[in-house]
Amino acid sequence: MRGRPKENRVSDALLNATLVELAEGGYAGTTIAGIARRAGTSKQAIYRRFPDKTALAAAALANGFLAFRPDPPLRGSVAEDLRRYLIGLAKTLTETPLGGAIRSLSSYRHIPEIAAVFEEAENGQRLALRQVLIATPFEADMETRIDLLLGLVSFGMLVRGYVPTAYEFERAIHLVLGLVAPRDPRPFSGLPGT
Amino acid sequence: MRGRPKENRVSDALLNATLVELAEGGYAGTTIAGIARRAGTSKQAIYRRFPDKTALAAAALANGFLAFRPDPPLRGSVAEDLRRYLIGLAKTLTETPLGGAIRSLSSYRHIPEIAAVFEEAENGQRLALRQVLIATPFEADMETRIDLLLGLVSFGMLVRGYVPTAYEFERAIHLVLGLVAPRDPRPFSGLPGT
Amino acid sequence: MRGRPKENRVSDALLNATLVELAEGGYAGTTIAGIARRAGTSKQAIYRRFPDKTALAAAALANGFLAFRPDPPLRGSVAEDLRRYLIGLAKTLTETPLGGAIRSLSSYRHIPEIAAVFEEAENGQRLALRQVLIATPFEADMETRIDLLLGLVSFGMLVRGYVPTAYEFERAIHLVLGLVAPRDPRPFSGLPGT
Amino acid sequence: MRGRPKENRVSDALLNATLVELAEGGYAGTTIAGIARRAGTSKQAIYRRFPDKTALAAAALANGFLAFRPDPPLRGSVAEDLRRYLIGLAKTLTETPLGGAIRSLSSYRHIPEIAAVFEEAENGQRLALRQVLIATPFEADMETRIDLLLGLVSFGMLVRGYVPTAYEFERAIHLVLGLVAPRDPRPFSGLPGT
DNA sequence: ACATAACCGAGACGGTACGTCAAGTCTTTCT
DNA sequence: AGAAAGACTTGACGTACCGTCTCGGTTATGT
Repeated sequence: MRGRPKENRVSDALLNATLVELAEGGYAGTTIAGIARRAGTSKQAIYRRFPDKTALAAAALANGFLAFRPDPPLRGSVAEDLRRYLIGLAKTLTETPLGGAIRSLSSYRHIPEIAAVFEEAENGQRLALRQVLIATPFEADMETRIDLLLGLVSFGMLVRGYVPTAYEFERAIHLVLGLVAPRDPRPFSGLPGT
Repeated sequence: MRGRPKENRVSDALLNATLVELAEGGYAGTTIAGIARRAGTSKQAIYRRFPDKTALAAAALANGFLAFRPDPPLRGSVAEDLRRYLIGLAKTLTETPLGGAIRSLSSYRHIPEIAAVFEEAENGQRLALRQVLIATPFEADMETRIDLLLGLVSFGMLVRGYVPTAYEFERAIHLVLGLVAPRDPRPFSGLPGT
Repeated sequence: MRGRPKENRVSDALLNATLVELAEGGYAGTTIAGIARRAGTSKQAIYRRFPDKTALAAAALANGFLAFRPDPPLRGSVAEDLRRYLIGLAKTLTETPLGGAIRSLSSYRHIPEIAAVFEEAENGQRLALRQVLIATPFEADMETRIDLLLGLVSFGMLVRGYVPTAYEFERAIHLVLGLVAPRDPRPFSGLPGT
Repeated sequence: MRGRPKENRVSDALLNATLVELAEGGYAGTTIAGIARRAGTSKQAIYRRFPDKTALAAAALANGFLAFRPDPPLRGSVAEDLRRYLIGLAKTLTETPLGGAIRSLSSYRHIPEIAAVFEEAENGQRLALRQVLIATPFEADMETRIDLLLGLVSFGMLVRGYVPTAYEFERAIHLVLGLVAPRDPRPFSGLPGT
C-alpha cells in the first residue's frame, strides 16, 4: 500500500462531527462544509473517505449505534432484564447525539445505505430482546411483544419527542408480559387464541 | 374584501401535490418548482400563500391528516373498537400519500411548524383511543396502553417500513388489554400493581 | 356632455409620475407599481392606456419634451440667438425631470418606440438651430456645426453629468462660429477649406 | 495563496461575453445566465468574481476601454494628430462591442461603479487630447475644445446612432481649431475674448 | 536516499434549488 | 362602466449547498 495513509484522527473527528451536526440541525440543515469545519478538516478529506453525503451519514449513524453496549442479561427475571435493557437503550439515545441523529435520519429510509444501517440496528435489538424473552415459558407472540416494546421506544423518541421514563417502561413491560388481569371480559369473537 | 380572491382550485391542488411529492421524493427531494409543476400552477402562487417550504409542508401534512376520519366506536367491545380504529388508521396511512409524507417529515420535528402539526395529530389520536379505552372497567395505565398501540403503528410505519397487518393488531390488542395469561411468574418486585 | 376630467387627471398624473420615477431611479429601477402608487392610481389604469412599460416611458418622454418651448430668435445676432436657445434648453433639462429621464432612457434607443421619440426631439432641435444659423452669410458645414453644439449639450448631460454653464456655451459658440483666430498654422493638407 | 486559483480563461471569457451581451441586448436584456452560457461557464463563477450584475458590467466596460490603444501623436500637425486620434477612437467604438456596451450602459451613471468607469475613461481621453492640443501656440478654451470634440463623438454614438465619418471629423477639427474665417461679423457684446 | 503515491487544507468549478421581485394579465368588488 | 385591489403566470436575480477538481504542500512506503 503506497502513499500517505489516512489519519484516524481525521476519520474519527468526521464521524463524531457528522453525528453531532445531524443531531443539531437535521439532515437538510447539515452541510458538508459545516461537518468539515466542526471536524477541523476539509471537504476533500470527507470525499476521500465517503462517496457522498448519504454515505457519510450512514457511516456516522452506524458508528453511533456502536455506542450502545447493553449489559448481558442477568437471567434472574425476564421483566428485570427487559427493564435494564430498555433503560440502557433510552440512556444511550438521550445522552449521546445518537438519538438526535436517528431522529434526523429516520425519514431517509428510502435511501438504501441509510436503510441498511437502521435495519441492522433493529435486528441487533430484536435479537437481544429475543434472547431475553426466550426465557419465558411460552414464546407465543414473541415478535409482537418485541414490536410493542421497540415501538414504545421509537414512538417516544421519534414522535412524542422524549424517551419514556423508567416507570413507563415498567408499566409497559407488565402489560407486554401479561402480568396484569384481563381488562375486557368480552374480547372480539372468532379470533385465533381467544 | 377588495381584489381578486385566491382560487381554491389552486390552494387545494397545491396541498395535494405537496403531499404526493413529499411521499414520493422525501423532503429534500421535493422542490418548490416541482410542486408548482405538479399542481399546474407557479412558484409565486405558493409563496403568496406560504412563507416558505416548511410552512407549505406543514400545511399539506395537516391537510392530509384530515383525510383520516375514523368511524365512531360501536361500544360493543373495546377490543373490537380498537381493532376497527387501528385498521382504519393503517388503511389511511397506506392508501393515501399521508403515510409517505409522515415518513418524509417525521425527522423534521425540530422545525416548530412541523412539530405542531404532528403534536396536534397525535393528540387527536390519543383522544380517540382514550374514548375507546374509557369503556374498560379499569383505566389504569391508560396512557401507557395508548403509547404501546400508537407506538406499534408508528414503529411499523417509520422504522420497519410497513404498517402491521390486521392479525398483528389483534395480537397486540390482546396483550395491551391484558387478555392473556401471565407469562412470567416472577415480576420485578416492589412495583405497583404486581 | 363634458369630457371625463377624472381620466385626464389620471393620464396626466401618470405621465408626470413616470418622468419623475425615470429621472430618480433609472429605467430598470422604475416599476409599474411604483408609478401607479406615485400617480395615486392602479396598475390597470396604466395598462388600459399603454400596451407596456416601454410605451409608457416613450409617452412620458415625448410629453416631457413638450416642456421645452424655446423663445423665437431675435435675429439680432446669430451668436446671441444660439446662446439664448442653448441656455434655455439647458435650463429645461436641469430644472425639470426631463433631463433625468433622458439620461435614464438614452440607452434604450434599441427599442423603436423610444428611438422614435428621441429622433423627433433631435429633429426639432436641429430645425430650430438651422433656422438660427440660416442667418449667417455662409452656410458651409452647417450640420457639423449643429452636431458640435448639440453634441456639447448631450455630452455634458449624458457623459459629464452636468449641463454646461452659460460661459462654456459662449466659448463654444465662438469656436463653432469661427469667431476666433486660427490656432494651428499647419492644417492637414489637401482638405477643403484650408 | 491557498486553494485553487481562479482560471484566467473563465475570467476573460466572462468579461468578453458580458460586453457582447450588453452590446446586443442592452443592460436590461442581459441576463447573468445568458452571460454564463455564452462564456461557457456558470452563474456561480460570475458571483464568485463580482458581487452583482452591475459590478460585472462595470468590469466588462473597463476591460473594454483597454481595447482602445491610440497611436502616439506624430507632432507634425495638431489637426492631423486630432484626426488620427478621433478616427482611431471611432474605429474602436464601431468595430468592437465596446461602442454598443457604452450605449447600453450610458444611462446607468447613477450607479457609482458604472460612473467611476466612465469617469476614468473620459479622463483618459481628455488627457490624450490635452497632450495633442498642448502643442498649439495658444491654449485658450482648451477644455471647451475638448468638450466639443468628445461631445461630437458621444453625440454621434449615443444620440444619432452612428459615429461621425472621417470627413465630418475633419470639418469639426477645422472649426474647433479656428481654421476657418469668421462667419458672423456681429458677435454678442461684452463677452470675454471677443 | 529519494522518487512515488496518497494524504492534507483551501478554495474554484459547474449545477440545482430557494426565496424575492417585477412585468403583464385576469378577476373581483366598490363607487 | 371605470377605478382600485389583488390574484395569476412567467422568468430573472442573488444566495447556499453539493460533488468535483486543482493547487501547493506533507508524510508515508518502496526501490
